[in-house]
Amino acid sequence: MARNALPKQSEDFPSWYVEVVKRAGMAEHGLAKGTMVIKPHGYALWEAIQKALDDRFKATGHENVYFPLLFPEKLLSKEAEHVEGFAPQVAVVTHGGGEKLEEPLVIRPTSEAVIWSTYANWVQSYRDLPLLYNQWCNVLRWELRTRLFLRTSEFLWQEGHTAHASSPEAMEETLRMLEIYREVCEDVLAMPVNPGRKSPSERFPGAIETYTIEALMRDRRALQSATSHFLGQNFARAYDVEFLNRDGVLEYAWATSWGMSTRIIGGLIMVHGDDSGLRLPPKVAPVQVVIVPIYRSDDEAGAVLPVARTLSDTLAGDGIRSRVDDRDQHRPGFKFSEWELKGVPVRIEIGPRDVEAGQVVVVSRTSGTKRTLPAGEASSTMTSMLRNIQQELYDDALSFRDANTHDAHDYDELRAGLQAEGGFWVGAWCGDTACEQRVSQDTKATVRFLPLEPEDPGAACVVCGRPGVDKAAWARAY
RNA sequence: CGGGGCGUAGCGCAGCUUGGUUAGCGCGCCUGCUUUGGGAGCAGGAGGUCGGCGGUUCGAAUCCGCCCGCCCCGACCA
Repeated sequence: MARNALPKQSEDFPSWYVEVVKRAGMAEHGLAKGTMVIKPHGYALWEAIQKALDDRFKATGHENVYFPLLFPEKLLSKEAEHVEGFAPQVAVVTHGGGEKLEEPLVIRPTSEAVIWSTYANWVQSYRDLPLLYNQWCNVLRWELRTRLFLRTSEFLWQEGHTAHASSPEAMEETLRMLEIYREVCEDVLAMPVNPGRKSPSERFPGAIETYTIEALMRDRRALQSATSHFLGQNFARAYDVEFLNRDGVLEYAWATSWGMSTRIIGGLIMVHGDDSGLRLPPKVAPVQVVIVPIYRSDDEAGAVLPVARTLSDTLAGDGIRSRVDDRDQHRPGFKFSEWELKGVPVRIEIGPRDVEAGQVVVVSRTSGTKRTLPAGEASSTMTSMLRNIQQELYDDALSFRDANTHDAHDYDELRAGLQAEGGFWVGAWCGDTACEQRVSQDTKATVRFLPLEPEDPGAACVVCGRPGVDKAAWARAY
């Protein structure tokens, strides 16, 4: 029966995650500690995510650029909070060409420093603004504890870095990009997310305000899925990016930066996956429909395979990514399990009986039930079926998120809820870091986000009882 | 950096306490036959510097020392 079954999510979620990532062919560990080899099935997902984001970046006027992996160490230290925030995680190159370098180079943990140093040369006038640039690249942050996709020393991401002539314009950009992240997560990845601001202690080092979208995993832990930062004039001041405004007055440029990383793949796995493995949203699934031919003899293979291949071609003509699994070394049952593990949204089975009867058997990854369709309708049915699966995944995740989002009215409720149930717990907060730290120490949960439009923020702080200034959503996080 | 554990075939492990033939098992891999609608069976086969260096010994996967690497828990983090 179920040989090589995965660990059950309900019994051992961390093991389930590791096993799914490995067995589904997503990724494995690299040779150096904390590094990751992204395998074809994982990289194809990343490519789909890249495309969804990049199309939207372009549509909102951004262009792609590339800045160097290495830059002089002293650049980092120009922005005080920035260097303090990243110093423990930066890798430094001290030798090259067999000799000690006179000036050490850092491997980028993020590119504000090198980019703003360069922007200084690009900006003289308000006519040079805005600069709306993005780059796709890798970054390196020394990590103590790593998990595939969720936290590795090296990871892939995009980082947008924009410069503006005014504060409102930069703020508008910050929120525009947050909205794009929300849209990609919800509409493309079928992942419901909560947009919000970060508390000061969770802010990006050097930012005035950090915005986030937070998703809830199926083990009721939160995942920061993307961030967008309003950097004010901090980086312009540190890297000397000044321009003459319309009034002929020198002014520092206003900045934003925003990023989403391969971490989102870990989120995708943990939001949708079930005990059989991955469940991929059709919009990003590298294979949307897998066709498994079934036959015993060479004669039957001769009858079945051409039908399978013709159907695959027809689907391709309709813009559907399909694949015939004609591997001879595995029997159908093995293939069913494997493609379920890999999260393919739809499986079509075609055997001798089906060819005879002019039909196919269709199975959805979300419902798992088998349906028999006339062969001629298979292609026309697929588009709506994939759309339904996309919607079902979103609806499932949304109802799970909502069922695990609670109001906390006092500290006992907050603490007990975070410890016993998990999920998001929302309550008024006075804004004092001391209250924030107390919750973290008691429950290991952190403020994940401050809702953009809080209801009744003036209620008593759930920790200390003083008047609140914000609402905070707490959760244990990855 | 503190605490715990591990390194033996591609993967997962046994063997080590009490040194002694050609170092084993499961999965996977290769070949053949039978199979194929929910993770196939049988037969044959390939695959190892036992993490590294040094020591003890007639003899070391096994005992001793040093080193390297990895994993888990904690302090930092997208």
